[in-house]
Amino acid sequence: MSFQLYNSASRKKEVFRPIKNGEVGIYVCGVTVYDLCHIGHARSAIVFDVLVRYLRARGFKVTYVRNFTDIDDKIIERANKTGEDTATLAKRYINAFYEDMLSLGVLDADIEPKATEHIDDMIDMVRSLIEKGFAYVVDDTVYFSVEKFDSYGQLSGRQIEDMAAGARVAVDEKKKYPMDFVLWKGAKPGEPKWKSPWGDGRPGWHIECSAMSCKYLGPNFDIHGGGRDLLFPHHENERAQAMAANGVNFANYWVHNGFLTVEGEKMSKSLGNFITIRDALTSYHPQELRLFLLSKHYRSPLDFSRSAMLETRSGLVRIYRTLQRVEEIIGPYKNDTNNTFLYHVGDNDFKNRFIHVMDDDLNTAAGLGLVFDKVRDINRLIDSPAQKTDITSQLVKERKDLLDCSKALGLLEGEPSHFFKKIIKTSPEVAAEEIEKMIKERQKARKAKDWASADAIREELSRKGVILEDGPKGTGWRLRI
RNA sequence: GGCGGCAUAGCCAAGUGGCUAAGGCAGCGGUCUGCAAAACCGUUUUACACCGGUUCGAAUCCGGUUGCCGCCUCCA
Repeated sequence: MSFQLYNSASRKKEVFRPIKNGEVGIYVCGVTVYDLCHIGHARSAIVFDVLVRYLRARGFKVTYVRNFTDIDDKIIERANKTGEDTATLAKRYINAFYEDMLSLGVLDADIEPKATEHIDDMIDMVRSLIEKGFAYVVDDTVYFSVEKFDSYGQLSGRQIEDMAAGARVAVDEKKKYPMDFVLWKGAKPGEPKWKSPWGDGRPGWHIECSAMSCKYLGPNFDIHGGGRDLLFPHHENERAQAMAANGVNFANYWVHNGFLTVEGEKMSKSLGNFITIRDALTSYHPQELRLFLLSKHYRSPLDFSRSAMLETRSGLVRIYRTLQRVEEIIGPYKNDTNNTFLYHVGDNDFKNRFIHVMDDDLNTAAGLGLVFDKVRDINRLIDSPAQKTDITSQLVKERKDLLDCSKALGLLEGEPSHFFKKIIKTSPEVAAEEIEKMIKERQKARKAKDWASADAIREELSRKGVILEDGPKGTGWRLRI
C-alpha cells in the first residue's frame, strides 16, 4: 500500500502523490507568540513531527516549514500590558517555544520564518492582488474581496451566502461585503508599523502564511497543516489569497489535527483549565505526554485527564521495563539506523505491519498496538526456557525493530534508566549503601529461612519507597513509581 | 440558524462489508516465588448508541432517532 492522507479539502483519504517524486514540501501553521504554549499546541506539534519523521523514514526528502506569527493584535495587546515592545515579547515566547519543543523531542523545522521578517513578501502579494482586482483599498486598509474569488469556501466546504446569513459579528462598515477580510491594516498611533504603498501599518493575519509558504515551497506545494480550528477562516483565506495572486493551486493536501480537551472541557482561560506544556511536564514525563497524544488518531478529539495520563504511565513503564530487561541481557542499544529505516524493509514482517497501519493516514494508535505486541513478544522470548545464548541475536533484532518503529513516533529514544530516574517521584529516604546493607541482612535471614525477619526488612524498605525484587541472580531493588 | 464530526467491553482506543472485533489500563484466577515484586498465561455475563433499509452477509454502506462535540469570532 502507498501512503494515504486524509485531505480536508476533499474530505476523503487520498493516496499521497508528491509534486516532485520522492520529495515533500510541508508547511504547518506555527504559533502566535504572545503566551506560553499549551498542551493543545503540543498535540499539533507532535502530530506534524511524527508526519515528518515518518515521511523521512519512508524515504521522502522532506522540506518542513513552520512559521512564527510574531506580530498581530494579541501580541500588541499583551505587549501593552507588560510594557515591553512587541519584538521583545515575541522573542521571549519564541525562546520558550524552543525550550518546550526540545523537551518534547519535537524536531526543529527546516525553515522557521517569522512574519516580521517577510513584510516585503506580503506587500508584494497584496499589491499583486490589488492589480488583479481581487483586493480593494479603503483609506489605509486593504481588503480581499471574496466575491471575486470563485472557489471561496471550497476548502472548508461552506457557501458564502450561508456564512453571511449566520454572521455573528458586527460587520466592519468599510467592507464591501461582510466576508471580506483584511490584507493590510493601517496602524493606529503607537502601534508597530511598516511602510507600505497604502500607508504605515501591518499585515493581516492570513497573508503571512500565504506569502511565506509560497516563498519557501513554491506557489503550489504538497502539504499544508495546522489545527482543526484553522480550517476556517485562516486556511480558507490563505488559499484564496495565494491562488488569486499566483493563479495556480496552492497546497495539494490539507491536514488538520483534532482538538484536545481537558477533563472533558475545552481549554480556555475563563474555565481556568489552560494547561501549558511546562505545567504538564512538571507532572508527567515528556514521553508519557507523547505516548498519550499519539494513542488516538490525530484527527479525533482527545481528552487530557489525570486518569488517562496515569494509564499511559503504566503502559510506558511496562515498555521501559522490558527494554531494561533486554539491556541486562544484551547490553545498551547503539543506534546505527540509517535515516530511511522504513524504506527498504524487505521481508521484515513487523516493520511491514507497522508501515501498513501508518501508511493509512498515520494511524499511530494502531502502530502503538504493534509496539505493545512486540513488547509482549520480547518478554515471552526472555521468559522462554531457551538458553540465553540462543536468544541473543534474536533479541538484538527484536529490539531494533521495536526501536526503529518507535523512532518514527519519536518514542523510546532515551535510555530506560534515564526514564526511570526522571519519572520517580518518591525519592528514597535511605541511601543506596543502606539499601544494599539491608538487602544483605535480608539475604542472611532468607538463608536461615527466617521469613519473618526477611519480610520485615522488605516491609521497611517498601515504606520508604524501595521495592525489592528477588530473582535467580539475587535481589535487586527499584524505587516505587 | 448554517456546516461538519463522533457514539466499540469497567475505562482508554484500533478496526469501514465476510476468518476467533487489535492493543493498552484496571480487576480477577493461574504459572513463577518461602511469601512478594516483575514477567508470562487465562479471564472479565449478549463490547460495535437506538430504529429501519440495502446485501447471501454490516460495527463497517444508506435513511431516520437520540446523545455528545467542534467550526461559523482570536484560537493548535
